[in-house]
Amino acid sequence: MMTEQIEEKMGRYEPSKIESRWQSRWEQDELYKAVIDESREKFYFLTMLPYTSGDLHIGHWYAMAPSDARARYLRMRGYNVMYPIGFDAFGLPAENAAIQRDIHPKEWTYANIENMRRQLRSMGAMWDWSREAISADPEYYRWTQWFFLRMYKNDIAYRKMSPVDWCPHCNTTLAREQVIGDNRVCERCKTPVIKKDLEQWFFRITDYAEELLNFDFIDWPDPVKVLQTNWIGRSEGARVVFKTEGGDEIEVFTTRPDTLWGATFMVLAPEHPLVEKITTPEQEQEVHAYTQEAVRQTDIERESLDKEKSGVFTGGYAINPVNGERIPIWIADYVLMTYGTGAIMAVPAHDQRDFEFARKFGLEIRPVILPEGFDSLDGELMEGALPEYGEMINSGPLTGTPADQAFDAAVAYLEERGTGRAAVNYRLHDWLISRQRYWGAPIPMLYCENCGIVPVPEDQLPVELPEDVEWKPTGESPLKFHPTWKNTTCPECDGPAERETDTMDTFMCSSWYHLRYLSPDYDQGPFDPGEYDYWMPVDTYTGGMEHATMHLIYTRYFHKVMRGLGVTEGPEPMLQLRNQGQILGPDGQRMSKSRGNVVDPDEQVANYGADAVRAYLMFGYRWTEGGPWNPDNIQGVVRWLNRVWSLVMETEDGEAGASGRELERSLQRKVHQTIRQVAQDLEQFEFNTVISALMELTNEILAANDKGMAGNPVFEEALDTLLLLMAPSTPHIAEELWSQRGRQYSIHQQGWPVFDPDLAAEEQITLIVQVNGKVRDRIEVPAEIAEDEARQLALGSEIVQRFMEGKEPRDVIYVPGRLVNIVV
RNA sequence: GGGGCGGUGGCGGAAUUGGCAGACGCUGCGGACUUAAAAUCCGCCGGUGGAGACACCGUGUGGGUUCGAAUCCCACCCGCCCUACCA
Repeated sequence: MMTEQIEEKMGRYEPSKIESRWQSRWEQDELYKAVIDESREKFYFLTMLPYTSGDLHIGHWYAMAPSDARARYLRMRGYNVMYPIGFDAFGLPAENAAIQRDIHPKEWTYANIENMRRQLRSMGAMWDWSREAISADPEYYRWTQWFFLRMYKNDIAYRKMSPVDWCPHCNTTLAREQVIGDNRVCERCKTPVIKKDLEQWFFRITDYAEELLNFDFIDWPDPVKVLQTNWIGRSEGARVVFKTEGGDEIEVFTTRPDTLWGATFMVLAPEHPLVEKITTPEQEQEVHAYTQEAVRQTDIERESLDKEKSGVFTGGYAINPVNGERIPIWIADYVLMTYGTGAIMAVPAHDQRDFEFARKFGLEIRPVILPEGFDSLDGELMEGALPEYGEMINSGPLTGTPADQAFDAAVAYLEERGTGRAAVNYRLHDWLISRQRYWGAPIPMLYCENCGIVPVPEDQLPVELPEDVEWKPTGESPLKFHPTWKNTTCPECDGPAERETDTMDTFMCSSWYHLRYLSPDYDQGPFDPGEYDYWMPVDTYTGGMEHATMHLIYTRYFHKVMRGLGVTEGPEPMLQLRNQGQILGPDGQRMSKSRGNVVDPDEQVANYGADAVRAYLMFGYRWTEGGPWNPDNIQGVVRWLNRVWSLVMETEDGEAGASGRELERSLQRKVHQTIRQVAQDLEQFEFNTVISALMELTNEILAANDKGMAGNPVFEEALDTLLLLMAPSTPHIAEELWSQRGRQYSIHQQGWPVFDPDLAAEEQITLIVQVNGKVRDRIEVPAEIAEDEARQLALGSEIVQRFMEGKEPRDVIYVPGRLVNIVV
């Protein structure tokens, strides 16, 4: 080490030489190991764990490196920071990749992990690797299964037959959010999705819909809150029961109970269970054909966005409960089985979709609401629906009810008669967690001929995945075809039983990884309660916005469920969330292997060093926005780091440098202004200005060096401070230069430089002088100048006099420390 | 149709949140060093007019509030990303 350092003393900045050396040293010294310390304030800094898809691209770095800088800053600020890392290792891509390459998913996944660890280490982040957790480890998914059992025993997990979206290519069910686009294709392989009925496991997430809409306890970005709110999709209205002539009940949900008297027909979704029963023999053929067509349409491709309404009369009739009218029942694909009850009352006068449908099929359009500005309405003449509220008309006993009372009056009317009630409907569905796949945590349930559905006893967990399995796609869960695995004995009756062969949605695994980090080796429970009490909740969580409606809802839900079961505590798992934007390829397109525009961090590190890559990712973008990778712009930070390097290495200290009050004050001022700014910007996730402030300070120190200040204590302190301020962002070069300056190891165990507002204060300021709001002059004045004096100086300015054109000032606005505006 | 994000020099972006628009960089141009190049260093770099001092214009467009607007309000235009008949 010594000789190496001497060699480098005169050498150039070569990141590859110093970075790996310091990384090993830090690891060897367990510098970043987070240990409970009651005497210090804790900070749990979490960044979304990577999925084990092969290797990291620069986007991972973009999420993680600035987060690391902030975590390091907080640590220097005195917080006991935990910054853990792990891997989301189960899931479909692993299995698909394994199928393509004929390699076992486990082997593939763990090889990827090995590679990703190496890549992550090259970043020089302060991860506490001793807390690493991998969701595919039996010791991890043992507890995923344990959580499932808790949910099952508390009636939160339940099984039901359910039409699910099914990808014929991937041979699996898809969550609603994995079906994308107008033509309803699989998010992964773009194959059109079809419907299939299967017995599936669900979690009752809708029970928590209301609580999930409450964001009072968390500091999360508004767009995420909006996305979650829309995803949950709460709407208030009423459920109303219509009876068919055959006596069957058809329940509908409506947000407009006040329009009930205008319901002139009903529409069922083609898949509605009553369709068959209602349909008359004469209509059977037509209805059947339409139903087939509707299924085929979701199957193949949906027509244009504004496609014409289509539908078929079933031949059946229902009775409108408010006025006893007999109204026809139709089926149409604009009514969705997946929303509300799968049936609607159609009020064509006040709903545009119903209007279009009625016009096309010649059904009655009867206005029952008179919005403001209308004297009367004639259904025959209307050109479109009128969705506004208004005075109720043609509505029996409620006719004349004003707009603001219509909703409540209608609900009260329904409730009095027992034909309906106020109701809240959510777009959110219960969470379907069954996956007909191999590479996931097995659902720990058994099916016994005698005892029925039986949970695996907790002491038999984990239900381990067998490795000798044929994981190729067959259309069913591969575990079904394992010769022995699924056969077991029932823990209740000792008779033969079969294991559940579906595995869990990986979002289940990632809903609690932040808890496993607390104590990845703990075997008495999912986590060590002592660790939980100290570290939880997560103080800052960083990651991509794309998880707003999936992971980020699931993990909140999971926490709330477990709180209900006494496992976790507090209202929310993650207090502060911040989302970074996306790094695009150099061509401005989303990075993808097929486009060939993926930026490989290994290559960038090899070319420029980890510090330069980190600094560039911080400097080049607004963190929340992201943008295209620019191979030229990174040169700017490379040059900066080189300047810092030579500044430290080529400046001899110990000599008496140039001194002088002005020189010293001016450098000190910049130093303290930079301390303030870097701290503030790191706190606020404004990473680009962190680096620009550091560059400015470097420029200032360089200028001071040119003036011969090296050796002056103020200069030396400035250099030390620069390194300390750089330490969070560019940890390797900061450590190396710190050590070259003979300072005490490690820079990452130093405190954050103390900011002194007096030293940061300007003594001279430039007072802007405006005439009628336009800048006309600038006057150098002492910072603490009195208002009167400032006004005098401004009015006395020759230039100002000229622009005042001899007029008397009507008003003079004075902003201390800023400007004087003379209004004439 | 609904929702989100954004629009500032040739480019990435700053602007103490209503107070000098363009910090810090990249690119480009000019110069120094070099036999030459790279690297490095110095200078210039929003537009128009002017030899110049300087003046005028300028933050997507139009209006408004204000002593003062990139920033606040209203209307509109454009781009990107979600979402999609949500009863």
